[in-house]
Amino acid sequence: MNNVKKILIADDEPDILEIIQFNLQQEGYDVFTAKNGDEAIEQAKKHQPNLIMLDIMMPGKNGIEVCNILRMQPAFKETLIVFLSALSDEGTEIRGLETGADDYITKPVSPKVLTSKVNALFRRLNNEGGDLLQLGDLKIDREKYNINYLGNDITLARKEFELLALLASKPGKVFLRNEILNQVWGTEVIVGDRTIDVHIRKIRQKLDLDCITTVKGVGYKFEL
Amino acid sequence: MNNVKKILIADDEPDILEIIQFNLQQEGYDVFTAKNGDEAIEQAKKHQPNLIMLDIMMPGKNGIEVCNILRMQPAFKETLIVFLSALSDEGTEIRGLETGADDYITKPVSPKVLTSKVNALFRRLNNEGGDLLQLGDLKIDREKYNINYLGNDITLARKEFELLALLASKPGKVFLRNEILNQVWGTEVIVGDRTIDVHIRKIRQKLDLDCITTVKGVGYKFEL
DNA sequence: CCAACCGGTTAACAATTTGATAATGTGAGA
DNA sequence: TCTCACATTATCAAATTGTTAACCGGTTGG
Repeated sequence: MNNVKKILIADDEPDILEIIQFNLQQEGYDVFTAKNGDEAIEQAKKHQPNLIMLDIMMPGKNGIEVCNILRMQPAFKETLIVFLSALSDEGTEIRGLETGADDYITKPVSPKVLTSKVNALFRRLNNEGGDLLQLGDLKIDREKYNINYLGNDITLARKEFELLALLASKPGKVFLRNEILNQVWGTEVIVGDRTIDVHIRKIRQKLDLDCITTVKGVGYKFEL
Repeated sequence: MNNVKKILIADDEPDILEIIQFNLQQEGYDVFTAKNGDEAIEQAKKHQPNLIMLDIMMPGKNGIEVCNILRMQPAFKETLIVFLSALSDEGTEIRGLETGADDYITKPVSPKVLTSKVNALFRRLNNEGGDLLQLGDLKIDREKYNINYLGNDITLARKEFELLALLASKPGKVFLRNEILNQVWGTEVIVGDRTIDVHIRKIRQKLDLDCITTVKGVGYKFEL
């Protein structure tokens, strides 16, 4: 999978943008930037970042507005959102957090502390998945890249594995085709629509278990 | 899973302890306290709190030590841990976060901001549920794209699902035909009036439940 | 070096489902 | 009774997915 975490930073001060970007890139993150609220929304939709860092005061839409807009869309329900602001105003901080943000960091903040906070947020998000998924008789070991059903090991190719692992990470949830493309193929690559179907078919073939359901016009979901 | 969340606070200053405890209790949390590190560990084992708030400087074991000890035990792998410290020392903050804490809050902090932060942490942890509408015996799960009535899953096509989800999002409210067209079909597409009727019919058919009322000359509404 | 193979992608076509519309039926109220 | 708004049904076109085979670049093994 595209295991590198993507972070989007929105701030109207180029210096700050650059410092943060540099530090997070050092830490191994894939960093995108935006200079204002509207650009932030645009970039967010384009790259589907795992974390979005929003300055509160920006030209055009401010951070809180951006957060509101994004949180309304299903695609960003799960995305980590952090405010970064020079305003230490209590009201703003509370409003920010109640908008659905995961943290509110007051500037100035040392780059190291910032990266630590980011790491801490991702740490928790990752732990939700776990390295080994056990679903009934089906075991998915992300670390060993290995699938086991009723004691038999099943060999899946990389994309097949990642696709199955994604679907199985939230049993029952319907993954939109877009979501699947973003998660398994990344936002850069562009592949045809049939590609997903073909991989789904191969998975269904190799696991004789009938566990992937098609939801027409929407996407696919994993269910025992 | 909607139990009352339990929070353990460890601080050696009784005043702070009391203020925080009061405010979190107001917010509906179940709060326990500890005056030092050892007591914190003891209380943690006893109550299995969902969140532990640790002062860094405490007599006996300090907060970071406590965090380390707890994180080593499987029972506290998932527990939210937050440091609360008067030390704004950068090194300490980084060390705290790298110990596996979820946040590091610098004192002094207003009680309201503190509760907001706590709420934000729980919000994410809770998010297992996703968006699920529960209306009597009818459950509408947007994430799973799934309708369940009296334990039976009902399959609706996309437009049918979206239409029902819209009506059910505000039970009792009458949705004008125009509203429905805009929400479900979008402003671009133009479809005839009868189209809505037909979809309504299909929904009524599949759910034998009689929950969609026609308001002649106005629109439709959802009611149990 | 070449052949066979593998994973990923795409094209082409079949199969299926969905959605929109037209035609017609129904019932309440003027 | 007549009309209007909605209900119902059938039908057809369009959208969506399933399936198969073929292509291509990269890798492996003889």
